[in-house]
Amino acid sequence: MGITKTEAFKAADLTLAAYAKALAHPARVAILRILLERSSCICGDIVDELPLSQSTVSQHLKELKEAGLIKGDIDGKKVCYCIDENAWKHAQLLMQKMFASYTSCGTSCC
Amino acid sequence: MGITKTEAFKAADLTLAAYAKALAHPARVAILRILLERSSCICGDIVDELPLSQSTVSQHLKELKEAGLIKGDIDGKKVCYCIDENAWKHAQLLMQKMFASYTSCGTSCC
DNA sequence: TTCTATCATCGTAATATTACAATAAGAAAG
DNA sequence: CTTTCTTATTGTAATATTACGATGATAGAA
Repeated sequence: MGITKTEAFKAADLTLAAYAKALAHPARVAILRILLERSSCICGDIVDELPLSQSTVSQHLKELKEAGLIKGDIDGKKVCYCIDENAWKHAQLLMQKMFASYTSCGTSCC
Repeated sequence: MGITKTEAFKAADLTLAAYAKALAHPARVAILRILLERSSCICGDIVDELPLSQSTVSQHLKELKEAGLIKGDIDGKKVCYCIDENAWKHAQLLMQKMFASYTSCGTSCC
């Protein structure tokens, strides 16, 4: 139905899935890489670096903001974007824990 | 348009986004946790642990398989699922690199 | 005020996702 | 062969996502 049975899953799984969803589009990965590349905030010109229209980029930025991964502070005519440190480290921790919990399959079936 | 401008993005971003997409639903995260919990493969009964119908679970398993994160080997009447070690470690590496490349914002704007 | 630059939002169209019941496909049991 | 058990696939409906042009909103320049 295109609708997810949100209430049926564990909070930790929902949180991780939400972060993953934010990363689930190459444009958003590209935006994050642009923000990661510089140590300071970036004002505007994200649009110039992507092959997408201004409105589409703005929409992706909104999704990243709603996921909490980035912040956008108004600075006069422009908007200053940067990674949200807390959410970023939270997402990193959840991902790390998930991926690190793997141990090689003991059986011979695979 | 619901369609992604695939050709316009870097391969690394596409790969990371594809892995992230596989993790972008709580049911798939839950499935992966079930597989991670045991050191051996698990035959069937994933459906019993989730609040979803058999066909829906099967569809999620298919997506995880297509993303490469899991394998399913036929074992008589049942199917043996387990994490695909190579893809898992590849995804882990890409995620780790991405998250680790963050350094605190130097400026005062955020 | 008026113009311009920058970013957000709205409206819309195309496509994708999520979910389930029903059905199919395959292997083992009887 | 027929039945049963297990998983995959098909069909369908509801909702979500992706993308862009057009329009709004706001701040600074002229």
